[in-house]
Amino acid sequence: MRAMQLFAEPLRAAIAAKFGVEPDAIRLEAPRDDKQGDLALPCFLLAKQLKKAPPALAAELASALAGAVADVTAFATGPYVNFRIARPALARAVFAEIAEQGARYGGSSEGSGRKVVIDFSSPNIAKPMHVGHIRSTILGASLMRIFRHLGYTAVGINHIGDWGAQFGGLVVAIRRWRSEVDLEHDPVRGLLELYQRSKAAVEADPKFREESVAAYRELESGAEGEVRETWRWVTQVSLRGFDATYRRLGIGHDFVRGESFYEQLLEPTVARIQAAGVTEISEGALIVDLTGVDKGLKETPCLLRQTNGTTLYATRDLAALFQRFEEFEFERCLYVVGSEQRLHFRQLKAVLKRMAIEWEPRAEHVDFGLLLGPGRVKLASRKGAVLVLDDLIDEVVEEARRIIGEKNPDLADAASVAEAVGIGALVFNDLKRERIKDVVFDKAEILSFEGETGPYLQYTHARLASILRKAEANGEGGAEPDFAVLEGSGSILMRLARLPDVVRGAAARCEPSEISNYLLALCRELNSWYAENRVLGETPRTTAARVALIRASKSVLGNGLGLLGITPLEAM
RNA sequence: GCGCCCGUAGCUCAGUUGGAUAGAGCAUCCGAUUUCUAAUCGGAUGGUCGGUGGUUCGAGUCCACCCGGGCGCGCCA
Repeated sequence: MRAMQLFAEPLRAAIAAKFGVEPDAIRLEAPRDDKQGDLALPCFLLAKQLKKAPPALAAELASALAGAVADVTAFATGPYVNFRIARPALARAVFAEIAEQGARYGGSSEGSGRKVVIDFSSPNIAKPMHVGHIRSTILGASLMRIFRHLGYTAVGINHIGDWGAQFGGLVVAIRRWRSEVDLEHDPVRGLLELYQRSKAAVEADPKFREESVAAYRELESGAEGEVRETWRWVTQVSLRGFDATYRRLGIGHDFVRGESFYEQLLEPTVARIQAAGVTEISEGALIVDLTGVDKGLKETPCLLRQTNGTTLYATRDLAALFQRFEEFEFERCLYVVGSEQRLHFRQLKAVLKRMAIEWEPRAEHVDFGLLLGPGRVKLASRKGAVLVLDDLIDEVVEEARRIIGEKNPDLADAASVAEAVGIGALVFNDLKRERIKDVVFDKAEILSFEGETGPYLQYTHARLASILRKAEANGEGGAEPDFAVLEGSGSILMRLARLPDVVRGAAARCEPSEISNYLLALCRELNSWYAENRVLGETPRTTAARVALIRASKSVLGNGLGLLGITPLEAM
């Protein structure tokens, strides 16, 4: 039983009994200002039904409910009945639940036996990951953790861009110029250079173009030989590079399936859609007309096959979607992809609707805003200087190292702490706002470790850890706690009790920022509390109560950080 | 032109199914460290919630229209 429900359930039952309605019809909300109470019942609707003035009804209810539920007091404030849970009882219930569930607190088993497929990160081979990949990667990884915390089987898929005509050009570039670049020490950077040269050569040199078309044709044919071998090598070194970055971020996928994986499924997919009778030929291309599905899609049919017979992006994604449903029978299939691809995913879903596929609502586009460069211009990845993700990580970690040297030069294990702090700053920067918001890439903001940042959360955690260490060393905190001293700590207790609801909401809306904002609020409250309340060296019963609060808070904060992909630190 | 998204303090953002005086961080100014980590805390300054109507006992939140910004719109992915 959740700690809060221990009080809220009987309260709702008592209110419902007064009116002879179902307890589910009674909605208790959290007052905006926690000084007003822990739970509130607005009386507007009931007052209307009973033809009474809301404040009068509130007053009447407050006195009627006095003593109805143990440890809960009721009082009327204007048109509201506010309820306040006695701090000792609240503390006991909340601490017990957190201690009992430990690392599982905030989660549940509601997802047991249910499967969520999450498609995220999805870089292209032959190029290093750059800052443009960071949002999908970090959001997707956090969603994986959130769903797993709720007991779901989360299947992470990395849909690598490893197929397309451009790889014909790359193979030819490698064939011609491999001795001119360094493919030994840093093959991915070498490949990037060749990739860019091949792009230019395809434009400028007809002979090069001819050769690359031939190479791509050979690749598509599936024939073994130099072309396929080269492509395989490119894939391999690229994945090795990605893996190193993922490891640093503590991220992993269950399946790495490039676009090439679905090559064999394209023709059967087209056949399946045709068999459903929803295709037609328009201007020489095979399309699915979507006018009837959605007025907004009338000018934009889904193209399955070009005039020249080859398939397209949408065809590949449909093939992948069908394959995933057959393999996983997912309850939800999430595509963590930028919002500029909204139309694409609307089209995919519209095709499913036209085919009368009942599981169509299970496919969801988890979209996020653009990553913009300085001046709010779109950060172009094609041209010229892209900021390589590993370089950015290095830079942030280096800044963390510098600050540690300044603030805590004696810190043991400074290197690994710097790594965790730097990555924490980077990760939180991407998870702190609603995902649909555009993000202006601002290095100064990422390098700032003050205010609403990952390091702020980690710092709070480290201070809590430090208190617990000292309590342990002093042998303090073991007395019978006097929870009456937590009288002024109600907002923290209520906050701690709320984590399970926050995690569930974050999963329902695929919005890790809800956890971020929860943790920021918790840390603000904890830091304020810390400035006013001393834990160690008080009377044994006071210290015991405060140690219990610190222990529960550290546990909750640690769990929350873990869900975001930020390392909770014991010291920093 | 059509479709979708966004618009809350100088800047970056919170604001759960409509509810009680609209909240943070950054920046600016003032203040706090002989005591549990000052990557912190307290205070001050800062708002016609883009605009106009509408629904409602009640609208930042819902509806309509308008304004501003962005993304997308058949043979790329």
